Amino acid sequence: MDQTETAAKTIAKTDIREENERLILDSAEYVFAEHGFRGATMQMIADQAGLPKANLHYYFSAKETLYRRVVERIFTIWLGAAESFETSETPERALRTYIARKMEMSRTHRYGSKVWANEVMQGAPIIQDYLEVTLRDWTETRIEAIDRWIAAGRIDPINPRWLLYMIWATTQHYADFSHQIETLNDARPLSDAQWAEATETVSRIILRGIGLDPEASR
Amino acid sequence: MDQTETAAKTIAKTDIREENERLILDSAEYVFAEHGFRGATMQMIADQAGLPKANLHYYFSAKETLYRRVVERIFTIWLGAAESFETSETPERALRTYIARKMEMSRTHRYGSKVWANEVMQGAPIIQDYLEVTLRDWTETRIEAIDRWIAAGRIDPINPRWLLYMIWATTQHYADFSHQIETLNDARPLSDAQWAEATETVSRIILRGIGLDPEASR
DNA sequence: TTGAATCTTGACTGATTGGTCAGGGCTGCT
DNA sequence: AGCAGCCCTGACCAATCAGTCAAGATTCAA
Repeated sequence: MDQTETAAKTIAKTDIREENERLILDSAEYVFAEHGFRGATMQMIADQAGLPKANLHYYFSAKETLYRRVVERIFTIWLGAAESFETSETPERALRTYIARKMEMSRTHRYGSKVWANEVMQGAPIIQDYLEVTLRDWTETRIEAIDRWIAAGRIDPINPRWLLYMIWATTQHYADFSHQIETLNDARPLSDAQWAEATETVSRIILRGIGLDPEASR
Repeated sequence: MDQTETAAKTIAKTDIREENERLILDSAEYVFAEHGFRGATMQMIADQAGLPKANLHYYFSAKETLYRRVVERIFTIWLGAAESFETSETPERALRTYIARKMEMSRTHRYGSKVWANEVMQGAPIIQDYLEVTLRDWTETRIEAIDRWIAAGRIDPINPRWLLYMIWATTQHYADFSHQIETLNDARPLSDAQWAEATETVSRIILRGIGLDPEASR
């Protein structure tokens, strides 16, 4: 605790690097999302960050390095949020919480979601190993949890895989297709009330859809 | 009817153009889907089509012209398939048919779906007018139809907009994220049986989710 | 067969862009 | 003040790529 000042100084020194890297990563995430990997230029990212292009190359040796860091960061955040899917909860609460968090993430991490979608659509050239190991493990664990609910007769017997895909698809749609959604909403972003209503509707349809009572967990 | 021969001849003449344009459009759809607009090069598309690059420019003046034609073609096919959403049918049959067709399209038009997703994710720079007019009209009509079902007490009172987005998201996910789905399926494409099961599961969850009996419409 | 229209293509060009580099600046410690 | 380590950046280069062009090949009607 009394290291605070020293720590502050030390951090302040290295903070230039830390802070600039974050600034560049944020800018890159935005530009990659809006233009794709090849459509994004280092110049665009530099402009977005308010730095000269050569400075980007001081922190990130190559465009692909920068891109990889962006995608890895997104994946980490995404998995973190997914931890909420706790097997100890009731199915109602577990699913409701998971859907709500993913909807929230679609709202707050729109650009990250788009970069991820882009990467996967193009065959995951950069993060294939994450799909094969981390995502697969996560998925298998959740499938087992859902299968236990089915075995216990708590939800309808459906293949958990298609249920998970449905949740991913629906929630991420609000980030990836935000432009289309806003166009169909008189060119305006969804309001707080609309986000709440959409989240509630998605939860309700899915809960009822697998034989749960949506009212029991509101 | 007796113009057949003459017509065949006439067509055969112009068929070189017709056929090459289709070949190029197909190749372009594939390459644009796998690499995005900027990531795709005219050379890649030419190689895919088995033609020299200069020949592409004989049929399509610019890369953007070619891209626009690809996106327009996809949109047309997509709307065509969507016609099945007939207001005269029962909600069960209308939704079941619509979901089944969209799932089928995700299987047969994977690349087209990806190009569309890419275009919308990047803010629809090319086909914004289609979103504002054609897609909006289509959506409004379907929302009215669903609202009538609600008013008649045939389905639960939910906002039809979120229901439509859910159907779009879920079905298109199988095309756009096919790589992820195949990775999680031991690196193999979904089998006929898996496609059928996924389609049935999606339909069932959505139908039950809005208060319909899935068994009534199988 | 002829000739006009359509189709084909290798070679070229100008513009864009990722990445380099050398030299200059800043910060904080002694 | 002096210096060492990090940070910054304008100018440049090589590679890539969309698009052009002029000359040749093919097709088909008369």
